[in-house]
Amino acid sequence: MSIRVRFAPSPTGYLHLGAARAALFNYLYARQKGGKFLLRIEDTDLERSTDESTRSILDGLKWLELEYDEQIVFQSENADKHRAAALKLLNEGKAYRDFTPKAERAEGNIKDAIAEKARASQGEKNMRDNPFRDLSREESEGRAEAGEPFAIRLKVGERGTTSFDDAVFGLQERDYSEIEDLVLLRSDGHPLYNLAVVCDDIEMQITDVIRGQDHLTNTHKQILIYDALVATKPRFAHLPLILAPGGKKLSKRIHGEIVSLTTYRDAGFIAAAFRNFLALMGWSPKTEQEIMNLPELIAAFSLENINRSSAIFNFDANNPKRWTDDKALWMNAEYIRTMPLEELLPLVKAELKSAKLWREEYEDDDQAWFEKTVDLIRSRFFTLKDFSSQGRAFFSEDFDFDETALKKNLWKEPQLKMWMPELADKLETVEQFDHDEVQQAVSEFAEANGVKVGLIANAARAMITGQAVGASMFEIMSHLGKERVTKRLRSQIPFSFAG
RNA sequence: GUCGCGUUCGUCUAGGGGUCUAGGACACCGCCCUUUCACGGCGGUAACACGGGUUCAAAUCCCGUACGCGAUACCA
Repeated sequence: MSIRVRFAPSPTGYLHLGAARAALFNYLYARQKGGKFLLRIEDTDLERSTDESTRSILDGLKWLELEYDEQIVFQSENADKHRAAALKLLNEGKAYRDFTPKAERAEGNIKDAIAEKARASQGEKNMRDNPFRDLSREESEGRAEAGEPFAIRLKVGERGTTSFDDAVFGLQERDYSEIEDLVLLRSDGHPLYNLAVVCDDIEMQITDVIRGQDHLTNTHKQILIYDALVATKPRFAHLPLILAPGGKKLSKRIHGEIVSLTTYRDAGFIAAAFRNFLALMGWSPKTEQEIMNLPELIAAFSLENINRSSAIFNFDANNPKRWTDDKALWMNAEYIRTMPLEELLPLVKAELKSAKLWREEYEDDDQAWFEKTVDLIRSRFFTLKDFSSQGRAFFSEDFDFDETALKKNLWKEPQLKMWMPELADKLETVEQFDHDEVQQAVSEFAEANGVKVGLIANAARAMITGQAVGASMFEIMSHLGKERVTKRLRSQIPFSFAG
C-alpha cells in the first residue's frame, strides 16, 4: 500500500514554525517513499478559523516549496460525514447521548481552569460515572425526540488499554480508566476534533500520521474511535516540540512574529536555507553534513532519526543582531554566498523591487554589471534585505552613511576632508579605470601624503559605499566606475555631521 | 493533582556498555590571511541534570529525585 500522509493545520493564525516543520517532515517522508502528501485544513472551529489564516498557511507551504498532492480537504465540508459516523456509533451502542447540560466555559486561561478542575476532582473521578451512559435506548430516544439537547459521547470500555507503537516515541499504552467518555458530537450537532480527524484520516486513506507531540495522548482517544468504527489504524509518528529559549512554549501571544514562518520570508531568508534549518530541528541525518538541499533531505530523511526531546529555537528579543536563531541566520548567509548565482539573482531582484531600487536595465544593458555586483557583495550578507540596506550604495545615489564607518574611517583623521576630493582629482586622471590602475593611483596618493593605503582606502569606502565593511576597495571602485566614484569622493556630506 | 514524555557544550546535535582524556555545527575568543569586514585556514573556552544500583567496565542498562514539556475541553 502506498504511503499517504497529510499536513492538517487549523487556520487560526499564521503558520507556526512547529507546524511548518511538521509539514516539512510529512513532505520529506512522502517524497522519499514515493507517496502522497495531502493537505487538510481543519477549520471546524468556525469562530477562530479565518480565510486569511488559510492563505498564510498556503503561502508558507508555497514558499518552502512543499507542494501538496490532490485537492485540499476542508474539514468543515465533511461535517455531515462526521455526524453520520457519530450517529452510526450511537446506533451500534458504541456511543450514547449525554443529556447533561453544557457547562459554562470558564473565564481566563482555559488550560489552567481544566487543570484546576482535574486537581479538584482528583481521586473521586471515575471516568465511567456518567449517569446517561447506561440509559435505556427507549428513554434516550424519547428524551431526544422531546427536544432535550444532548451531546454524543463515545462509550469507552470498562476495562482495557489502548496501545500503539509510535515511530518516534516507541510503545505507548494507556489504561481505559484514564480516558474519559469523550464527546464526539456537541449538543449543537457540531462534530469535535478527535472524531473529525479520525473520520477524515480514514476517508483520505492516510497511512502515516506525522504530527506534533501535543497530540500524543489524543492518539489514545483516536484509536478508540478507529476501533469503534472498525477501521484500519495508521502508523503514528509524533514530533518533539519546538520551544522558546528557557524551554518555554513558543507562542504567538508571548513571542510574537518570531514564531511565524512568513516572518522569515519577509525578513529576507532564502527558502532553501530555512527549510534546511527547520529539518535539522529535531531530526538528524546522523552524519556531519548540515547543508542539505531538498533532494538530499528527501533521500536522508527517516522517522527513526527524529529526536524525542524538544528543541529550543534560540533568539533574543532584546538584541537586534540576535533577533532569531544564530544558526538559521548563519545558514542563510551560507546559502547566499554559495548558492548558484543564477538562483540568487531573481531573489535579489525581488528584494530590490520591494525596496524600489530595481531598474529594468539590470536585465538589459546592465545585466552583466548587475550580476557582478551581486556576486561582489553577497559574501558578507546574511539576508536578502542586506542587498537593499548595506548594499544600497550600489543601486542608488541616495544612501545612508553608517555611523561606525564615519567614526572609524573618516572623522578620526581631519585631513581626510581635504584628501578625499583630492583623491577624486587623482582618480580622474586614471585612463583605464580597472582594479590595477585604481590600486596604483590610490597607492601613489597615499604615499604622496605620507599615510598608509589602508587609511585612504577605508575612508574612500565610507565615502563611496557608506559602509565600514565590504569587498576590495579597488574592486568596488573599478566596478562602480570613475564618474560615480569621483562624485561621491567630492561630496562633503559625510563630514557635515561630524562631531 | 494525575497520566505521558524528556534531560549530552549557551543553542542544534553525534554517540545506545570498553574505541569517550565525549565528535561535529552555530555562537564566542585567539592566531594566520588582509586596505576594512567577511570568507577561508589553524587553534581555544564550553556538556553527559542529580543520587543510588547492575557490571571487570556506564554518557550508554535499571531504580529514584529534581527540573522541564505535553495532555487532562460540548478547543483544535
